[in-house]
Amino acid sequence: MYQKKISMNVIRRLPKYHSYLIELMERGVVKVSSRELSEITGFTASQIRQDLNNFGGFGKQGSGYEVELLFKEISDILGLNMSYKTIIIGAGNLGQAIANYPGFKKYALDIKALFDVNPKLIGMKIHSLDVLDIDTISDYIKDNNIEIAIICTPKEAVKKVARILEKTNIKGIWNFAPVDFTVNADIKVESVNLTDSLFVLSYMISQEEKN
Amino acid sequence: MYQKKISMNVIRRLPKYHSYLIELMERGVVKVSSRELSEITGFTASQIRQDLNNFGGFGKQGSGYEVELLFKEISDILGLNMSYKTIIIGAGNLGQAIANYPGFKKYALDIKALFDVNPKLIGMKIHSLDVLDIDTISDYIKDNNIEIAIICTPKEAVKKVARILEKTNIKGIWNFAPVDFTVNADIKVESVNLTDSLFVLSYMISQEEKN
DNA sequence: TAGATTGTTAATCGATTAACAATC
DNA sequence: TAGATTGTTAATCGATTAACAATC
Repeated sequence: MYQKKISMNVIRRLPKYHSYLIELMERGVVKVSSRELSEITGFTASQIRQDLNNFGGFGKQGSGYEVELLFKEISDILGLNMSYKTIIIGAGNLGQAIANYPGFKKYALDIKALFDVNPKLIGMKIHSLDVLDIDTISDYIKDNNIEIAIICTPKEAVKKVARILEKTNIKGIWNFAPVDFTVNADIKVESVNLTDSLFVLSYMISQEEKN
Repeated sequence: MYQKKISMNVIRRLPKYHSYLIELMERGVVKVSSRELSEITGFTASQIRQDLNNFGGFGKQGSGYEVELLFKEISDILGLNMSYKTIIIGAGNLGQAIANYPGFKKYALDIKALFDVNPKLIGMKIHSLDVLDIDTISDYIKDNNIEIAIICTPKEAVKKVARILEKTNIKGIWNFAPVDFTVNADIKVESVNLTDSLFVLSYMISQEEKN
């Protein structure tokens, strides 16, 4: 079946709906209209209806959307019912922070181990997770059917890591290093570039000061 | 003077230009055309010229852009010549990782202290930075002319923190907690929502699997 | 000067918003 | 049934791309 191409703008709003629907459920709200969702999310009611109708008609004319149903549908669309076997590459401060981040376990991520080049870190445990030698990573991925790799290395190491990951059957890379890279198209890459984000904040502040 | 409103899409591409220009400088490249920049960045040459001309005519017809000059202009636009006195709120794993993150010192961020509620953390040092009691934060911000606050607390604490920050003269908030909030408009907010980002990766992977 | 490439206007494309028929 | 709100088509708006005159 032909699936209409859905834009990244739409996809990036889905987690927002997910989050606000949790809030509504916690408040015991059972039904919600696109107009009410608009007030909560800041998106227009029209946009919300358009977004949701990319995936199906989840509402009922006259009464709106059933909160719990809509939440489940969006969770499904986002694949949050799945669990992906995951490794973290780079066991420094950031890698450790991601390993311990609350909530990831609940959604999608099943973190199995960390990898590093530093002999001082290799062999350590980070909250019950082993830090393993980066040189063993290819075999580890194959033997343990790892599906997601999280890159928390310095940027100098990224190209080498990308080269290694490309040869595995990994499905996705979550990249925290402030550098772009390419891998073959069937590996999905999502980057969180802290430096870029900081620069945008810096821009906004310095603009404000010019007034 | 009236400054034409520049869209966030343009702003979020500026750090990419910044980063690729560093790469060119490291390779000793002196001049670059929009066509060459297009090959490197993946943006179209037309878009690159449009983007840059929002801020001024930095190129020369016939020969292109002088790499070092363009780099300096973009650094200026992003406010990277400034240094902002900064605190980190929340001294857990993520707060500590941000405090130690390489490269922030070089650009814009002058981190002065961390704050936490946890008595076990208060009084500690994180890489020569004091962890202070969250209850002293308003006075600290005022006394030290703090300009940026980085939120690394659990999401439950965010609304309270936002309420406090709103009453200060802070200029910007860099928010790492996975929750949205509003403050008055002259405080700029940039959020890095790790959960949202993970969900997008999860979406992309689960879509791929449906083929 | 001829060739190249910018700066900028015009055309196209895509995303958002508005409108309204369908229907609960 | 009357009122409300969705699902969806049409209109608008904004962003990207194309085209080309200006100019180095």
